Amino acid sequence: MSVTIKDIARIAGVSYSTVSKALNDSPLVKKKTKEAILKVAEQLGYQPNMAAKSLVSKKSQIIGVAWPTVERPAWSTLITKINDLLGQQAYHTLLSINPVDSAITIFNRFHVDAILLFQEESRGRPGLPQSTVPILCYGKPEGQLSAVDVNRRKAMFAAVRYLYERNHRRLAYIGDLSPNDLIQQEKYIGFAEAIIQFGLPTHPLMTMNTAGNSADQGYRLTKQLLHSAYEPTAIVSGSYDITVGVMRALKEEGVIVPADLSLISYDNIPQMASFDVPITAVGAPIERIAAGIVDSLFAIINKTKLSPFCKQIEIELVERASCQPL
Amino acid sequence: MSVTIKDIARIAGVSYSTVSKALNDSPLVKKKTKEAILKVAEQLGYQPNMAAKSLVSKKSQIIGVAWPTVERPAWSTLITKINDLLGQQAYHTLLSINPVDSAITIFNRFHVDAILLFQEESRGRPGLPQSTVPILCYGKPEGQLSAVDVNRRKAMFAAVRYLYERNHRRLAYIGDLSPNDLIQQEKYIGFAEAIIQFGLPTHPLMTMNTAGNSADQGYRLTKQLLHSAYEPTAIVSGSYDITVGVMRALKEEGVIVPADLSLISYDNIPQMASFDVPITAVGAPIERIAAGIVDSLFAIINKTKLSPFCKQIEIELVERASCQPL
DNA sequence: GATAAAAATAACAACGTTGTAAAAATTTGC
DNA sequence: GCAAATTTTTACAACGTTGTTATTTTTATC
Repeated sequence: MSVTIKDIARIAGVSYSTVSKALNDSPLVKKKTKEAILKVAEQLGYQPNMAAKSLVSKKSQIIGVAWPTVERPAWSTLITKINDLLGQQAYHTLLSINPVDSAITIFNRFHVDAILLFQEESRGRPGLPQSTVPILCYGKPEGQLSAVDVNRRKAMFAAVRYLYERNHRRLAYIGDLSPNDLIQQEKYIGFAEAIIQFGLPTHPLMTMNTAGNSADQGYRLTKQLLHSAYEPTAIVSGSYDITVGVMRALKEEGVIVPADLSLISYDNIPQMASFDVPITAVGAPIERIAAGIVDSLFAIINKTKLSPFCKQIEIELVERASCQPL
Repeated sequence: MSVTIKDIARIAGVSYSTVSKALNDSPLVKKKTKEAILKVAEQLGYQPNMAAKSLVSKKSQIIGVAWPTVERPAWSTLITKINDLLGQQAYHTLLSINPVDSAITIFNRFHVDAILLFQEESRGRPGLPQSTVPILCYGKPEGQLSAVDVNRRKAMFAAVRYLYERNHRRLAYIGDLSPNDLIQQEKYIGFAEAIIQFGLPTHPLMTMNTAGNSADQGYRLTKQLLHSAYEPTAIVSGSYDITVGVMRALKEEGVIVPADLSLISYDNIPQMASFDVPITAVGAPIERIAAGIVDSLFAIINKTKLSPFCKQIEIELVERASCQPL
């Protein structure tokens, strides 16, 4: 049986409402009594009962994170960052790895203050369950919900421009083009737009579809590309995982980066620096995404923004050693 | 404002205690009224308020999982399995990625029914915070808490015996021997015990310390081993990740598995089958671990076992293609 | 059709908090 | 040292449920 506010009251010889106030550091209670009460609470190892607390206050200090795909390592670091940032504001995160629908239902039952939805890929039409709790999407916006989004199109555009400005003309794109994954497609659209805008030549083998984000596919397609007739001077890779495969293939084939071939990758994460040749990469840095998400979370909790919004995270190109001018 | 039991009562024209009973399918309410109430609840999109519920019932149907290191992929699948199993019993999991201490504190505040502690490595002395909620450890037992544990020692012993029975005599061990990680050490102890018991010859290069569980180290050390004077006929690898590195090195060096060299790995996971040569592996299958954990969770919730226990998960050796008799 | 027994419903006190209104204790001003 | 003003403390009603007890309605018996 856990110790309650009433136990403290009895021992400290005051009423339980005084204890409540003391515990919340209310100015309505005398400093001396406050200290005495705090000491008793301490000794008894008092832990507030959140159920009771949130029942009356309608606040839980909890952000529910719906994370249907635990097994996606790229998001682990992001969640860790968000958790840290939220912790600084006395908020806690609770993750659910259930399917989105049931996660939302559970979080509603628990009256979390806000829900953060990690959306692997924009799902089809069937809408989300009704939610009293405000929801923020990361990944792809969903219906009328507020969202935080990375401008992937712009990122890839910037990557091509970067290459173009360094006199590269024959480019190749290795990435996921699955028709049901809009997120991946957006990257490719950015690439394609830039190709057109800068008037770069195209080629049948210019874009290679990994149909997924696996290093293995990146590896296989790079080999295929290398043995083909098309000889690009630079490769644009769609993700970190793919880049892992690309680099392995390049190494095996004795292609020197960046002397023989330049490589720029999507995914602005620190791991990009730990390849044999540190990879120049483009994308939104994790810290910035995390900060953007946390800000937006507070926005929807405090209703500072009235209508659904979509916050775009600005991208960044980090120059490392994997590209060189022609 | 969410809809409560009283709203339903008002609309259905009954008292709210009847609604409560109807919602819980109590035999005390007439079938006809029950149906009527259920229909109203449905229409109103009623979601029970867990805070209120758990305040009175002292049950939350929630298992808190303390998972300080999200970034450990091996555990993602395990957690997914546990979540599924628990879901079948109408329990839900909530994960906290905060440090163990604060995770326990939060879960206590929320009165979860039990806490599952994933312990990366046995930490030093400083004990855990006081907890009213029963705690189950996975990984290394901690203090007086109940635990589920895999007999890693036995697993590695079995691996060596398997090799021994197939006439291998010169063995090599590639794994993590970090002094602060008892879990990894236990594996090595099993290996060493078997070496002694079967009277196998030793060699200075017989054990290679990866100091961590990275594929890269496995790769590097395998290369080093291959270029050394010691010529083992079989390698015992300490983990899946290490095996990834070992296999890559072997392939690069043109060593054929199992013709030139046999390989057996710790970690009984499905991925072991997806190498070029499917890997014979030893360890507790994920399903069995998950089932063991869930059983134990119910044991501590229902207090069927009176004192702290330590459930050992039996290991299994899965024969695939990476070993061959000499 | 009145009475007892059984079934269905309603009333209400918990659970551990917070916040508001009322009461008690202390300080101030003269 | 007494009333008024101020500070501090207490009492009590919420919050949304559950479970127990009391009440009402229905059914069965003669």
